[in-house]
Amino acid sequence: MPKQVDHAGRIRTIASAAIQAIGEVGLDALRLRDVAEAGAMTTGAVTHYFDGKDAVLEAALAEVVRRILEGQAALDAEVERGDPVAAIAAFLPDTEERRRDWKVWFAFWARAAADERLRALHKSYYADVIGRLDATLARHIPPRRRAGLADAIVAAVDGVSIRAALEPEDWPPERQRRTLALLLAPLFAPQPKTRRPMRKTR
Amino acid sequence: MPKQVDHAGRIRTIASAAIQAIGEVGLDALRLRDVAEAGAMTTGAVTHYFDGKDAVLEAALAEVVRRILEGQAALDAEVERGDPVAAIAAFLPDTEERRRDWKVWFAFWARAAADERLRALHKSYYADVIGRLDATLARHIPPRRRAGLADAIVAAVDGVSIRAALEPEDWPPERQRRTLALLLAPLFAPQPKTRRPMRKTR
Amino acid sequence: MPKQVDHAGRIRTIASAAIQAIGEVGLDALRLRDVAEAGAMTTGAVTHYFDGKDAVLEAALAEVVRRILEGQAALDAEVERGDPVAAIAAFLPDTEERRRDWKVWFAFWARAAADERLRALHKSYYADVIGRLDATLARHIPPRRRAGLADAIVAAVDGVSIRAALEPEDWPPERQRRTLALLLAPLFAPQPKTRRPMRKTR
Amino acid sequence: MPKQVDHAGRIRTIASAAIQAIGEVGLDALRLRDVAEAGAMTTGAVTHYFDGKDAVLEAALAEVVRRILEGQAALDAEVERGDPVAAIAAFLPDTEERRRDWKVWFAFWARAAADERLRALHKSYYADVIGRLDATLARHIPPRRRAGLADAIVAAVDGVSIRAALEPEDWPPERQRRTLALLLAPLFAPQPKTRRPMRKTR
DNA sequence: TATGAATGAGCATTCATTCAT
DNA sequence: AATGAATGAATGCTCATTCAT
Repeated sequence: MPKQVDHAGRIRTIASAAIQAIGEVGLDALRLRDVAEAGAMTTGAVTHYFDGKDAVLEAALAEVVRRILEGQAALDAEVERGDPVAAIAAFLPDTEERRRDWKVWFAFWARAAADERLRALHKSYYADVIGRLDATLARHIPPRRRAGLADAIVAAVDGVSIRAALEPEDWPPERQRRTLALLLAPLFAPQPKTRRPMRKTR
Repeated sequence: MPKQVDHAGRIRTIASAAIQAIGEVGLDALRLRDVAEAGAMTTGAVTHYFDGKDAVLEAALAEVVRRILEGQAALDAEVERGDPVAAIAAFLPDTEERRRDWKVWFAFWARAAADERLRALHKSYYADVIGRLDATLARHIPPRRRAGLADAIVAAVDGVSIRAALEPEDWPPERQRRTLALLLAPLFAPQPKTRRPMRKTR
Repeated sequence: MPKQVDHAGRIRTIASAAIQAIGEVGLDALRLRDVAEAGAMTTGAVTHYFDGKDAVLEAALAEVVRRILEGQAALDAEVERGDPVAAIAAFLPDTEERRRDWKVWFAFWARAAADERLRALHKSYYADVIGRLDATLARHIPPRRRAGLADAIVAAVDGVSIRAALEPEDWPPERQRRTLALLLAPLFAPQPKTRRPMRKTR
Repeated sequence: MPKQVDHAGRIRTIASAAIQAIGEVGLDALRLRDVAEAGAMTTGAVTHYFDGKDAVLEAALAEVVRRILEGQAALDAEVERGDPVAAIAAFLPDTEERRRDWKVWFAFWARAAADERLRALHKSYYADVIGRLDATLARHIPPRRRAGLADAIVAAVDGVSIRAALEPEDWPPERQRRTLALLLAPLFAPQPKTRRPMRKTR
C-alpha cells in the first residue's frame, strides 16, 4: 500500500505556502517554484495536487477568505461587549501576518479586474463576508439604521487596510484604528438624526 | 529635414494607450504589444520612447495620478458650494473611463506590495493627493476637526471604489454615492458633540 | 503464501491494453497512464511487469505480430480452396479490431524510421511474415512464378490497408477487397503466356 | 525600415528544415529545437513564423505534398512515352532525398490515425494526388479499364515504398521497381479480359 | 524616426520513473 | 504484488529586448 497522505491537509499546506510566497515576491512575479520552495517541496509535488498554477492561486485566495471568515466568528462576542469599532478593527493589517493576508487579498483585486472568473469568485466571497457581517449587525443594530451599514464598514476596512498595508512604516496599528474609528464611530452613535449636510461656516 | 515629432505628446499618447490596455487585459497579462496596439503603433515605437516595459508602466501610473490631481483642481469650488461629500464623490468610478483609471490604480497597489521602488512611488503619489486634499480642507474646516480627516476621506473613497470597480453591475453611481455619504457625511456635520464612542446601552 | 499471479497472462493483458490505448490516443500521445487505464490497473502495476515504457511498446508490437501470424495459420487452407486473393484479404482492416491492429502496426513504421532498434525488430517481423507467406505459396505456385510474389502481396496489402485504415468511412470492406483483387488477381491468373496459371505442385 | 524578409520563402525554408529534422530524429522525438537547428536559426525564429509546433508540422507535410505534386507534373509526358509503370516508379524512395520525404509522409499516417484534424488533411491530400493521377490516366486509358485504377496504383506505390524506406539496404531501386512492376504491369497490359478469378486447376 | 525580424531567457507543464508502504 | 506520492528532467511557448535597415 502506498504512503498514506492527508490529501486535504496537503492542499491547505500548499495554499498557505502560496500565500507566503505571494507576500514575498508578489502575485505577478510568483513562480510555481516559489510556492514549492515556501512549502519545502518540489514543483512536481505542487502540480500533483493542483491542476496548474491558476488552481494553486485560487486555493490561496480561498485560504485567505477562510481566515477572514474565521476572524468573523469572534466578531459577535466583541460587538456584544459594546465596542463594535474595536471588533471590526480586528481585521486591520496590524500584524505582519495579517498584512501578508491583505497583500494577497488585493493582489487578487487587481487580477480580478481583468479576469471574469476571478471576478465572480471575488464577488461571491464579498457576498459571503458581508452576509455574515450583516447577520452580526442584525443582532445589535435596529433595522432602520442598518441600511448600507455593512457596505460602509467593508469599504472603510478595505480603504484603511490598503494604506496601512502599503505604508506600514507610517501606519502603526494606532493610526489604523484611529482612522477606522473616525469613519465608523458615527455609524454606531446613538443619535440617529446627526447626518445633515454641512453648511459653510463663516 | 527630419520629420518633426512631438516627443512629449508621443509619450503621453503611449501612457494613455497603456492605461487603456491595462484596463482591458490587466496589468499581469499586459504585453508591450497590447500597449502598442492600443496606441496604433508598433512595439518598436514604444520602446523607442521608453527604456523598457517598466518605464512604460510608470508613465501609465503617472498619467493616472495626473488625472486624479486634475480632478482635485475642481474640488475646491465644489466644497465652496457647501457639499463636500458630493465634491469628493467626483472621484468615484461612476463612468466607464474612471472605472478604467481605478483599475490601473489598484493594479499598481498589488504590484507595489512587492516592489520597493513602486511602493515609494505610490507613497509619494498618496502624499501628493492627500497634501492637496488637506489644503482644500484647510480652507473650509477648522483645524480641530481636521485631524485625520484627509486619511479618512481617502480611505473611504478607496474602499468604495474597489467594490464599485469590481462589481459595476451591482454598484450604480447612486449606491456608490450613498455608501460614501454614509461614511463621510458625519465628518462634515456641524455638531461637534456627536462623535462619541458608543456607550453600551444600559 | 503469496498471492498467485499469472505472470505471463498479466504481460499479455498489458500488451493488449497498450494496443487498445494506442488505437485510441495514438502512439505519440500515449502515456503509461493510458495503458494502465485501458487495462484497469495503475501505472505502478504496469511498470512492475515491464522495465519501462519502451518495453511495453515492444510487447504491444509483438502482440500485434502474434495476431498476424495467427491469421496466417488459416491462410493455407484458404488458398487450398482456390481463392488466394480472398485468403489474403483476410488481413485487411475490415473490422474495427483489425483496423486498430493496423494503426498500431503503422504507428511503429513511423517510429522505426528513426529508431535503429525498432527498425531491426520490424525487419525481422517482416522477414517472418514473408517467410511464412512464401512457404504457403510454395505449396501452390510453381517456383518460376513465385519470384517477388510475396513482396508484391505484402506491398499490396500494406498499401490498401493504409488507405482503408485512415479513411474507413470511404473504404468499406468491399472497396478494400476490390482494390486488392485488382492488384493481386493477375498474379494468380491462369493464362500460360504472359502470366501463366498457377499449377499446384505435387 | 526593417530588414526586408521573404516571408513565404522563410516559411518554406522552415518547412524544409522540419522535413530534414523529421527524417533525422523522427516525428515523435522531434523538438522545435531540431527544426531550428536544421534551418540554422533559433527556436524563437521558428515560432515567429508559426503559431506553434503543430503548425510547423503541418507546413512540413504540406511541403512534402507539394513535392509529390511537382513530381506528378512530369508524369503525363512519361506515360505518353508508353511506359506508365516507369513513370509511376518515379515516386519510389530510390534516392536518399525521396526516402526522407517518404519517412515524413508515413510519420504523418501514424499521427493522423489518432488526430482527426490531421486525418482530414491527409484525406484531402490523397484526394488531390489521386485526382491528378486519374486526370493523367484519363488521357491514356479507356474509361472501362480505369475503374479503381488510381486507387490500386497509389496502394502499390505506398506499399512498396514502406518496405523500401524502412529496409533501404535490402531494397535497392531495382527491387523497388521490379516489385512495383509486378503489381502494375498487368493493369496496363493490352488484354482487357485477363483478370479472372483463379480457378483451381485439377 | 520607425519597423518588425530575430534572439534567448524564463516558466508552466507533462510524465516516466522511483520507492516507501 | 500493487499502490500512488513524489521527483525532476525535458520541452513548448511567450515576450521583452535588441538591432539592422
